[in-house]
Amino acid sequence: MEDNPAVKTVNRLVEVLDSFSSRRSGWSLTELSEHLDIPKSTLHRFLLALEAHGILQRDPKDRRWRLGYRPLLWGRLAANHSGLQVVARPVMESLAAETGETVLLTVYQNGEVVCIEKVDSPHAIRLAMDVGTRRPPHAGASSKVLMAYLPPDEIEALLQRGLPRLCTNTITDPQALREELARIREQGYAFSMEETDLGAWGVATPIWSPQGEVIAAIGLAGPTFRMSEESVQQYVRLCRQAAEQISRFLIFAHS
Amino acid sequence: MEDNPAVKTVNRLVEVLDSFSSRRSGWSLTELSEHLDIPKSTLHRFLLALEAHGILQRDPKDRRWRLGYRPLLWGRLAANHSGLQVVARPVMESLAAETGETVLLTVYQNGEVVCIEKVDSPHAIRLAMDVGTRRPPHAGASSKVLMAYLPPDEIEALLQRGLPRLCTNTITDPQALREELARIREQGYAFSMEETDLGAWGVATPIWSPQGEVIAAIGLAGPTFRMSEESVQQYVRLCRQAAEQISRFLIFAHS
DNA sequence: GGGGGCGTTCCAATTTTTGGAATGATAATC
DNA sequence: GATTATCATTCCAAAAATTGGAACGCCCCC
Repeated sequence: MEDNPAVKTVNRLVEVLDSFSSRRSGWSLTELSEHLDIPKSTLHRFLLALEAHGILQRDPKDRRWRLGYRPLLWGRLAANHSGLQVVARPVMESLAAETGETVLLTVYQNGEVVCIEKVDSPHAIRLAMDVGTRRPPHAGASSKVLMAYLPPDEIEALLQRGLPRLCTNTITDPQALREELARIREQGYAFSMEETDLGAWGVATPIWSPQGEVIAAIGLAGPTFRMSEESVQQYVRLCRQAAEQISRFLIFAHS
Repeated sequence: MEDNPAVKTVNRLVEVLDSFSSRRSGWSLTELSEHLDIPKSTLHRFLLALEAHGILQRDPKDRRWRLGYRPLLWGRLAANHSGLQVVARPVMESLAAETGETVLLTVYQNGEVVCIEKVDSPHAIRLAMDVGTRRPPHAGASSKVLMAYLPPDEIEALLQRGLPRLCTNTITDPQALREELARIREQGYAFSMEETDLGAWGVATPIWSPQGEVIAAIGLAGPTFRMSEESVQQYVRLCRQAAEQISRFLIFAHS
């Protein structure tokens, strides 16, 4: 997947840890071996190494592998160090309260867009996206915003890679997407309607670092039946305010 | 440190991530290279690999390495999956409220005792221990409790390894510690007074899994001037209640 | 404009990881 | 209680990955 100076073991570690999700908290050796297509002996050795460091642990009850205590420590540290999440959370909460829609915080990572924080809409019918979910960078408001502010050559590389259709309105033509990204940079926000999921819309604005780089996007998304022309404009305004507020906090956060 | 089928890259990963702490959130390549005594070229390649997965990131401002977003995701998942922390937190909070002293949740891991959760005493003068702190298993109430319930051969191995003196009352004689551990198993709790830090005392009780294994310890600790014979007995009772409550919750937690 | 610090790249030597096959352990079935 | 599956664990020669010294490039400061 990478042309980087990949260290295979790190890739493997990520594969293993990423096998755990909110829907899947335990794996037996055999299951995981099949899931990742790694021979059991190899995987077994590897899992023991992870266990020795508390990265994984075996549930004494069913002898399945679970996440250990160490990811907890790392996560807590990371949360303390990255001002972003900490700062963003309260802002996201009030944005969700004001709008009644789901609020998403996303970052661009290596050809993908990852959701790193969310606050759910109180409505039963809402956009539900788990923290950790990855999306291609060309579809959806948050994705497009993040893509729009990448370095030009990286944008071109992504365009070269192809633009698979995910939903009815996914932009699949490179030139159309180039123009859309230019429009986003000009307007300072992105809008999407059924680009990734049927019946869903979204808006998103960039979050700027104190150094003037786009480091994340804050997005608002929901079902189309709760959307109207006016509410979109309103939502864009609120989203932009939230993004600005977060950016401003970041200036104070670090040193 | 291990006789396990160690995978070197995993050891290295843990070394690198453990270099980050609440007191140290950023490292330059050179600093980290010296800190860990790894050649720069090797470390550089490795850090790039971690960056490619979002495990680390470079702060655009000072170009130092920081923890990335991915540990956050892992930490969040681990928190959801391990009933322990989630269940223990409210119990710990009320224990801290009742006693006014710092409450610690610890686990045994590979020859060390690690603090995985804490609730601070409201007093200005209090025992302050960061989550993630490691301690040797022979000194301090929580440590002794966890050691007491290890398999006999593991206890012996730890005794063989030596019992360095950490403070005035550290038990450094193997036979004395054997007897102390037996007493702890009999009484069901551990007490310590200036075994790890001057002016500090602690009590701790084991937390049992539904499978009848000791999986963690809950401890209470503070400055000696706020301690008395009676309060200790009281604290032991409260600690034990808290541990039992947590154990009981655990039965319900998993499936 | 040259010295020093820091980050990055390269590649042959070296070390680690690999994984098929054999062996234990445990649960399920007859 | 013997027999058969299923899953976990160990072993070691072959294969693949990592290593790290050395050289290069960049930027800042004197």
